[in-house]
Amino acid sequence: MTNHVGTAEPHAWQTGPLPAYPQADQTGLHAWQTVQALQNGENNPGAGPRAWQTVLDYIESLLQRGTLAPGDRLPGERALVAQLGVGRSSVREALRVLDVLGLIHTRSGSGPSSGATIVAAPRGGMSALMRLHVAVNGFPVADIVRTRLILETAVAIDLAGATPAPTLDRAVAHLEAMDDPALRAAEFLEHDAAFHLALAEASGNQVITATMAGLRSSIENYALVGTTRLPDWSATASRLRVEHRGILAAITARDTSAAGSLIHQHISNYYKETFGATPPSGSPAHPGATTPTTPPPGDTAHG
Amino acid sequence: MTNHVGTAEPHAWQTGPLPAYPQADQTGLHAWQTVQALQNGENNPGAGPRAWQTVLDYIESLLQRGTLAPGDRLPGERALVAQLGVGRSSVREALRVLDVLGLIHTRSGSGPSSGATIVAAPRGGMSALMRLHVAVNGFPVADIVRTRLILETAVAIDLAGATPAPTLDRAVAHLEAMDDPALRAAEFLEHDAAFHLALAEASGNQVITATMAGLRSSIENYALVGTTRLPDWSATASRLRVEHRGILAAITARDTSAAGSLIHQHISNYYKETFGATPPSGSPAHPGATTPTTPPPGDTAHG
DNA sequence: GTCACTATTGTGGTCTGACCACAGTAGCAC
DNA sequence: GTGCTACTGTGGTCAGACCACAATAGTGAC
Repeated sequence: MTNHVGTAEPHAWQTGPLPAYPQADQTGLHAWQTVQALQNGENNPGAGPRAWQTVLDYIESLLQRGTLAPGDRLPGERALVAQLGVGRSSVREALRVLDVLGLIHTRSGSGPSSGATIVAAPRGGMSALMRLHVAVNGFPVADIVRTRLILETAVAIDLAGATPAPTLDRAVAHLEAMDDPALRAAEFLEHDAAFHLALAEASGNQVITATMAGLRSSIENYALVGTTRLPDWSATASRLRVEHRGILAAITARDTSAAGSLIHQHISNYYKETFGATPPSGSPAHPGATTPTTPPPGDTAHG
Repeated sequence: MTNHVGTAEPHAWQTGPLPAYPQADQTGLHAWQTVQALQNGENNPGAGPRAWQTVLDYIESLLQRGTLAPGDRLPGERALVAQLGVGRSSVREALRVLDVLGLIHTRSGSGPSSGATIVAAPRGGMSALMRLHVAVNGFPVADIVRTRLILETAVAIDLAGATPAPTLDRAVAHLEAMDDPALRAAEFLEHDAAFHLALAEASGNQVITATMAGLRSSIENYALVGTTRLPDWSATASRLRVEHRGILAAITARDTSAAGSLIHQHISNYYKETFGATPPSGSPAHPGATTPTTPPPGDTAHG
């Protein structure tokens, strides 16, 4: 009853199962120790691995060999204490990390749904990571915007060229929600972000989706403050609505070049208008625009 | 003596200081609660914020308003206990999260260098996040490679077009290190990864650098296993050396188109060769290659 | 037998207190 | 001055005790 870890087969990777997954690095260092060593810039001699690292290593090894998969339950905290010979507080520190990283989800109480369950929710962890690193100026906002430019342009091009044409229902829904004139700036921005995120989701790339969620979340407060600087938020909102329609229209029309150009300009212009700064380069020549398609500046893309 | 939190002015953002940084969301929910709520998909009614979230919120607010900046020391754990009215274990859970995320660095002992210090080391956290999410199949390896394709292509184009020409000393150093014929596969891959990372660093984008470090780390073990599948690792290594030289040469020659094409093919081919799978699309047409420059396939780029 | 209530059990969440190893620093003996 | 020693404050860890909570087993009334 205490052994939640089943005997499930290792999950197959997209291109087929790996015959033998390496259990540890060739160096003999566990991954978490490596991370710590890199961060500390020292060898930490004589000191054994931290107790919480032991727990983290153990759980990671279970994940890597497929013993634990999404939906499975972790052994209880007290069971881990007994298995690994560490204190419960150390176990809880490790579980807390996995929690914030979006890998587990804990529930109190009894029954089959209680305890820590493996999930795969990278967005929360990515958002926390990026938001905090923006807060300590490790991630300059300009770099965040530059990265958005690169990823979103690639996503737009990908969507426009994808076969079969991707489903964009969710993006459209947020587009229409933004049409409500009674929307406050914060609410508008929420749908705005959701629209961009929906495009990433439509591309089907989990990594880009999570990354974009993190990028957006990290500058959420900046964007909100930025609206108060604009001379005329209403006018800006109108322009954004038009640009969004244009981007969507280009994707639907399977015009990769226009899609890339439009979304690049969309982000770049908004950044410039909001912060009055020189727009970050992103990439010097936005992709697919070697022969720049004249983008429809007006409402030609409506409906 | 116990108050490590100074009265430093808020750090200026690149485009100038923000006049008034919002202290909390308009919704009244703290960021961490929002993350939790999203992950849980529930409101968690009646239950107050978790104790460790309180600590995390507090520290994040200190970071956001600039009261804490890199190099500063956090209040001691026992001081936080007294300030926030939570137990020390809860404080430690929060600090552990910040530790793994690469935001603080803790040292035992006494003196001015002891305690938890604010740092900005996103790489470790990004690596941990991505590595674990690959382990639970939340991040398919194909998506990792696709994202690498997009980011590295953009980086290469950026570097080739940057003025003044960026310094590529570190990348060159790893290039030369890879020439050692006595290198084992694992060591070669280490320099290989370092080379690609050095390019990202040269672009000056902190976000991309950290992201690429995470992407690489997340599939490190896969790459290592992959080498054992290759029919002739030595031949592959030779080809990789040539391709690396070609990429560097294109950047040095300020040929944005070739730089983008070459690095795109480089990554795509290696993925295909190693895993024998259909190479991920990345972006349908690699940027800047609308008029494809015939890349030098041989060693024309040596030196 | 069926139903409603209650006690039990097992989960995470938290706090408290106690040690330990460690690294500076102050104090003292010389 | 110099060198040793004790002290102090730091994070790291463990053990134990509660609590709230949710499912379940058990118990009783009907």
